[in-house]
Amino acid sequence: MCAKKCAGRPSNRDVILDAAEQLVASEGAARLTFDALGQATSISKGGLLYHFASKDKLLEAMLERMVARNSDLKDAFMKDFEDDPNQELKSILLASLNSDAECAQLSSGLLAAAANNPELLAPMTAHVQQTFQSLEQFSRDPMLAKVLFFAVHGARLFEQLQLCEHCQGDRKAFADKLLAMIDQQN
Amino acid sequence: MCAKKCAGRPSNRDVILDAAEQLVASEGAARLTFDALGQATSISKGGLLYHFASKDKLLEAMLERMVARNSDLKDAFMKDFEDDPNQELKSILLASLNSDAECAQLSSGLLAAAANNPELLAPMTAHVQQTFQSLEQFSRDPMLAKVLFFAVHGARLFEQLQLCEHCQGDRKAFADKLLAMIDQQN
DNA sequence: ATTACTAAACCGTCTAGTTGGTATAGTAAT
DNA sequence: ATTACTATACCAACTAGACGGTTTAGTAAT
Repeated sequence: MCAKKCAGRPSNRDVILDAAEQLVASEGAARLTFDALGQATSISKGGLLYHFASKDKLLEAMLERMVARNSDLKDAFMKDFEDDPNQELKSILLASLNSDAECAQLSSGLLAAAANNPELLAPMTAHVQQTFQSLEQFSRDPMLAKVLFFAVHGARLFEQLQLCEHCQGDRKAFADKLLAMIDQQN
Repeated sequence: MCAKKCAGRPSNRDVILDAAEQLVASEGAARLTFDALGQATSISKGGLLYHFASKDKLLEAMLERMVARNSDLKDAFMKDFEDDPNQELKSILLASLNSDAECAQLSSGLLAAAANNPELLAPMTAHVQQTFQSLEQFSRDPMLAKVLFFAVHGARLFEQLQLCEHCQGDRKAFADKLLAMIDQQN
């Protein structure tokens, strides 16, 4: 609950979550175990379970952080497109496409949760539905918005599953194409 | 290996694969076990292992059937768009979007393989790359084709993960929008 | 005889979760 | 300044059950 304020040593919570994401990306969601996670972080199983009382809690935390990061990124893009009539749509799309190379494993949490306990996705579903309503409201062509939304997430998931390496190089071009399609709508 | 040709009783191979897909969809890839599969199909573990010598073989078969079904569907659509200049693109997209309500769990195999053993996705990656080359070759605007390709697969995966229920109702409208966008390119 | 199984026991390994204990650092009264 | 206490952040060892897979023995249709 407290990363900096409290007494004692600094928390490894985020270190653990990072390692969990990487593990899912490289080995598959089924091999995300406390043992493997312990090896990856050099933290004992007991230590891990101190931070996340159960595996479901860990998955929950992964999803939560993923949504939070996405939300923050969207807000950042909102400022970039301040005077654009398609500010909302563009921000949502670019946030999800997430041009930042640094956090590549955006969908690890999603896939891990889906694999281990699909019920954990409920809050995620709510978040998606909210985004859809937002698209419906702020877009001149909601159906186009939906297509582009799915395109971004399709690309992200395909990358995560390593079904294509369109990654770095084409990413910029892909993003530009999306923005152009938004601006070209008449 | 033989569903109809061989002697003896008809094989339960496809029954097992169907059940496996449904299990993944409803319970998550991590809960696809021989025990659970045996319960779902009323086939003993011995029986299951008679058909699929290992779990990897089972996952392999799931992927294989998925690709084959997709391929067949694409061929069917190719006939529907015989004189269309965008025959290839349209067929690929509609095949993957897969309007058939009957086989809803198209991506179960994908998610199960990704969760349990990502290395099994290698042939799938090859298939995707081949599709990309095909898109590059037969499309006037390859980047648009890519966007629409990812849109279709994004929608499919979101549906599979139950992140949205855009399913039946909007599916037709979604498909129509895709086709319109293809035809509108200048 | 071959194909397609069933039923049940069994094995080694893996896994989530428990227990009980330790170390570090800050708080606060004396 | 020392003592006592609290909270955080762990670790090592263990347990019960699940899982993949094997084996054995038998059945029943073609």
